[in-house]
Amino acid sequence: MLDIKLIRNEPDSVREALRRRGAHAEAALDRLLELDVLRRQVLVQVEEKRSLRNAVSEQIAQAKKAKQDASGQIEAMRAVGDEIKVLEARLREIEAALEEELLQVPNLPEPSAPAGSEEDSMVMHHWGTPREFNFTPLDHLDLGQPRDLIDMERGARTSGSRFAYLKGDLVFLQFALVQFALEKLAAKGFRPVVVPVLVRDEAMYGTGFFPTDLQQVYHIEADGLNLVGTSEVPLAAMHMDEILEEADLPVRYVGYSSCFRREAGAAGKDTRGIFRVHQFDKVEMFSFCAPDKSPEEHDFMRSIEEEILQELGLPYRAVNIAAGDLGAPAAKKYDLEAWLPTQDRYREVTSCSNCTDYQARRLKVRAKGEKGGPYLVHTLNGTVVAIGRTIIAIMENHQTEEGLVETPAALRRYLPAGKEFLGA
RNA sequence: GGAGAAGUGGCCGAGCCGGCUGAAGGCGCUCGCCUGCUAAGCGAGUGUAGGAGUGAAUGCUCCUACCGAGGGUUCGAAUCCCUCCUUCUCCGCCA
Repeated sequence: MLDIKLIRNEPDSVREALRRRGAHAEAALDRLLELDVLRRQVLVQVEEKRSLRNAVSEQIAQAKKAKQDASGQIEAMRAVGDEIKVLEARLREIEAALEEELLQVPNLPEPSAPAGSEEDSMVMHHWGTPREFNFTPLDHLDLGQPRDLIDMERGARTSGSRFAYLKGDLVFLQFALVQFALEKLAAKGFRPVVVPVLVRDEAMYGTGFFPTDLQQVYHIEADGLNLVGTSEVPLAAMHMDEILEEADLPVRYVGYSSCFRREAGAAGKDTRGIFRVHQFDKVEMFSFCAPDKSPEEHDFMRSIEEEILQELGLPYRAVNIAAGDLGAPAAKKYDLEAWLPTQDRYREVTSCSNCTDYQARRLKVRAKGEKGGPYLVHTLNGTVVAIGRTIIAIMENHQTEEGLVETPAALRRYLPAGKEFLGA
């Protein structure tokens, strides 16, 4: 959520920033400014009447104490009370409308995020060289199915399309990746957390997924809960309504959870295998940091993501995502895309966003200390390991002519008996 | 799932037969005094949000709201009523 004061004081720069996302900001901003003026007008009226009532009520109390008649004043205040009620109802309507509009405005992109839409995203750099195969490489499904490591048919029978059973060595690979990631992140100061995956609406609104991505979320009507699409949500909401100690910043967490996404609107896209499924597991990092430190924290997180892909031996490229392709809460986002030989292109495996104070304002996460305060912190999130996609990249890049998968050296200490080949 | 109890400021803890209680008291914290050092002692201060006014300005003045959240009753609610959330105890159930 943006600061209404910023919109009030600098409507033109806000408008311009939103245009860089390609957002049709005009109508919404004009309406916001209108509602803001209206709100303050009505607020002043309400407060004046409340002030009057408070003063006279005080007199009534004195009169009663002195055993004098106050029925005239009581009568008058009864009328004032009715007026207040009318004005308060009006104020509530205006504030609700203002809130509703405000919730829909996305974050302002950082100047260093390229303007425009997806095709305007900028490739920053590459690492590694795509492997030359002296045989025709198989994709993850053709590698996994013959050895019963991935079972889409039964996944579909049990749960529908885009669900899978992961079996055998791939299960060991999954937990090796998790343990590898958690140890690395813990060593860098991120506190490991297993999060709730069902959260209230407040957490969804607070992190900015609602109302924008309502249709992407599995909603449990009976209990008013939502299945999270990423542990970013419960990690961010963990400090909702709190004032953190400035000295403790940055507060860093690494979460592990299953993630659930309806993938509405993705019909026909990436339908093969486990690249895009309704349920996957992910290790995610999250940071609450001082407002002036978030760009450097963002780079730090990206460097961790790069380190991991390098240790896994996966060629990738780093992309600075264009403003128009940012999620609503993000001001800037880096994606790392790993090379997939069978698709002959780079595909997203991690994503790292600086949400500046957008989520913090909604969640009311603040800090105080020598710099004063309470002031809003900045929040950042990044994928450490998206298990499914990382498994795909490992399988495809490290496959052998025999249809096995050679494990990255960095993972062997986490695999049974230091397993060198999966599927054997 | 059933039956009870409770949620007050950074923390503890009064108030809860409605009226200078934004909130006693204590602890903590900040500043000052005192003191070989420390401790003790003395004095002052110490919430958040929104708004109006004012100033060149860190600001200042005033108003409003907030005693888990949201409604209601009343001239007036931390105090009464309703709904929800959370915590604790007992029973049941279970991993």
